[in-house]
Amino acid sequence: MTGSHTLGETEARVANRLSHMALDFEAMAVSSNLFRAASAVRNHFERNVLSESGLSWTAFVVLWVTWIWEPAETRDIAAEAGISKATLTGVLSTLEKLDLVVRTRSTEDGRLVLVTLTKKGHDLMENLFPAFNRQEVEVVSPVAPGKRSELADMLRAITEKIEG
Amino acid sequence: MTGSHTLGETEARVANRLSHMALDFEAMAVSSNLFRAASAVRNHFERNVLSESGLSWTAFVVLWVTWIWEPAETRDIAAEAGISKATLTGVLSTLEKLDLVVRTRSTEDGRLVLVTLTKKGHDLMENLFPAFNRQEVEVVSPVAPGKRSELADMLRAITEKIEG
DNA sequence: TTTATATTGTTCGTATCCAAACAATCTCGA
DNA sequence: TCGAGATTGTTTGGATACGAACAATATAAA
Repeated sequence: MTGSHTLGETEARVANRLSHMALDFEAMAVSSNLFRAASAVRNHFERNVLSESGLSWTAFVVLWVTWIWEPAETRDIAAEAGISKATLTGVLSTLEKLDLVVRTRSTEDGRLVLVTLTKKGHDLMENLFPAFNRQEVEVVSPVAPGKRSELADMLRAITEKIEG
Repeated sequence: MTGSHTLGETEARVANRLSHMALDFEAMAVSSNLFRAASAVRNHFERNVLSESGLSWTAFVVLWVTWIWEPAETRDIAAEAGISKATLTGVLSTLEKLDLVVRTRSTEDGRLVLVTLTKKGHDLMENLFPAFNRQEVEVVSPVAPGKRSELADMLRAITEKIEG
């Protein structure tokens, strides 16, 4: 159960308490479940797959994006990972401390910083990512295989609506 | 665009770079878009509806859960909001500082803490929640109305799979 | 009655997270 | 060539986020 009260109890209570308001329960259900699911997935991965390499969810995502596009510019990594550049600076500091990435100021544009994985970073991702992906499969297994693309599309549409 | 590269570019790059691995792209797409959408929704609400009352997304959720069930026990609020009790302690401190809630130690069980909204808290929610819900409607508008319940159900199934 | 075990909320340490401010760099138009 | 405006990454301050450890309280069994 995702909380102490069932969904039915919650909606009944909300309907009763807020009957003087015109509310859209479907929209409410989508956004609350979106947040709950994302939080549960993140915690699950941090507790299981990621815990032995000492990576947080976001550190892993940053490492993954850099792995795919290296050498990667920090402004692009932040955009791909969906975090601010301020946050990325801190997460890269953590990854550097773990000796997983290296930051280099661009020679072509002094404003830009390029990031690459170290050998240790590459070795880690070669082993960690398949395990990560197996957990991804596990986590989405309650969703019918035919519905997973549709789910991803709906989620992407929500993000695009917000970020234009 | 949700990142500097389109989805197609990313998948092509991943397929090329990781062709030696057996990967499930659908599972990958679901979990990455889940996290991106939740993050985008949260940031959108914090920047818009919630910014003038100085509330974070989580502070709002805690206030809302307490509003619905008050007097509410902290262990239930944490469970409903999907955050740890350690985090709830800090968020309640923030809400108390804003004079929106009051914490009381239970007289029946000395381990428990009960939370209620202040008058200021009630007044805030009467005005803020309808505006919040209107933004929820806006944010889910890219998803066809007939599909919203289905989307909420799939997300709920993922959370329940993880949290048992 | 006593002791062991469980539950609760808080504290601590550490990481993430963002907006705002800032310094450095780049670009473009006059 | 120079100055205005834009872009980049970092720093700062404050909030969230969690696991582990801890103290206080409750419960159950001997």
